Amino acid sequence: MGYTSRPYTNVLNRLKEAGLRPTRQRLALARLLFEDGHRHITAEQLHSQAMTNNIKVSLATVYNTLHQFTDARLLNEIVIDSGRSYFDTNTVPHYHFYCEEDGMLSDIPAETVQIAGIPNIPTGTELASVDLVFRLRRKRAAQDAA
Amino acid sequence: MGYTSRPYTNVLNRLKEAGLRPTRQRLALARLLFEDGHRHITAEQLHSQAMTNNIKVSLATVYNTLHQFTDARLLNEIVIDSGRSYFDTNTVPHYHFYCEEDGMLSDIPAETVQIAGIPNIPTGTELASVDLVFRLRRKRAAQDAA
DNA sequence: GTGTTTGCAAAGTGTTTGCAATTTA
DNA sequence: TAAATTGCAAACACTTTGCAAACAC
Repeated sequence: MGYTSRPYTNVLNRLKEAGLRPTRQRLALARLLFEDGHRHITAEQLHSQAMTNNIKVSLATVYNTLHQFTDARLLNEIVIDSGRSYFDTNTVPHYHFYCEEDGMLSDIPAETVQIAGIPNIPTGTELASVDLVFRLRRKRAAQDAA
Repeated sequence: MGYTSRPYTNVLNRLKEAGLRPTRQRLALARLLFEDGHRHITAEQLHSQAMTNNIKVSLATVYNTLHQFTDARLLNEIVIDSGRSYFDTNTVPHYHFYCEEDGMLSDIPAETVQIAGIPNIPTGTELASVDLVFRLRRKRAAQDAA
């Protein structure tokens, strides 16, 4: 906490610029997503956060909205887990730490890591993105005996 | 047809060494998986390949077998796509090219790529794996006008 | 024989879709 | 008012599970 939120009108403008009508649901979801620092969130999580905040919105609309925002480049979808989609409010290229055991997912700025020796891209294709995930596991205690 | 298979006994021994009873289904699936070079495959794909080869095995058993093989380190599960699990017969650390449009998935040997500047691993955790995927898209024609 | 494995069908999870009602511009 | 958006419930795709029958040792 303690960071400055962008004013409401920015969220409204972001929607307008993306060509999305600023409906009550989209505005409310956008505020949850963008006015609180960078976030990694699933549809279910965003939906229950909306419920908690007394925002009436259906899960289907949350899914639709997340995809519309992704298409409009307001969000990035990250593949971390088969069976669940995560959306990242950080749309600048960067990498991740992920600990499956506790669901922890955190950003690593792209400039922190250098990737060298990328092989030639197959003919007829171009690079869409570089996904780099450091998968973590909880360290066992020293006197491990399992 | 027509490829050189490793002798049947190798597959049988791999199962035995993994502590898995060499049942008809497990042997047949292991032969499909391991006797034909490195493969990336989903449960559905392996199941239909089994059907094609007149191997009677249920989809549930294919799922169970893939997970048992993964637990036994005979396979590696790779996260490439939310909503579908891929299994890789290459269990040595390595990276991937992936083109979503055509489902193309290919290996990049670990020694080809150098990753430098890995940040400190969060306290209490250790690195389980490094997942690096170069996501590709089909290149648009030169006279692109979209 | 005894414990393991299988197959089926049912249940579960996360996600998408069809469509009438509502809202926006 | 016309077009876009929403919500619901049903449909979906993929995966897991419960349990009786079949199998391996």
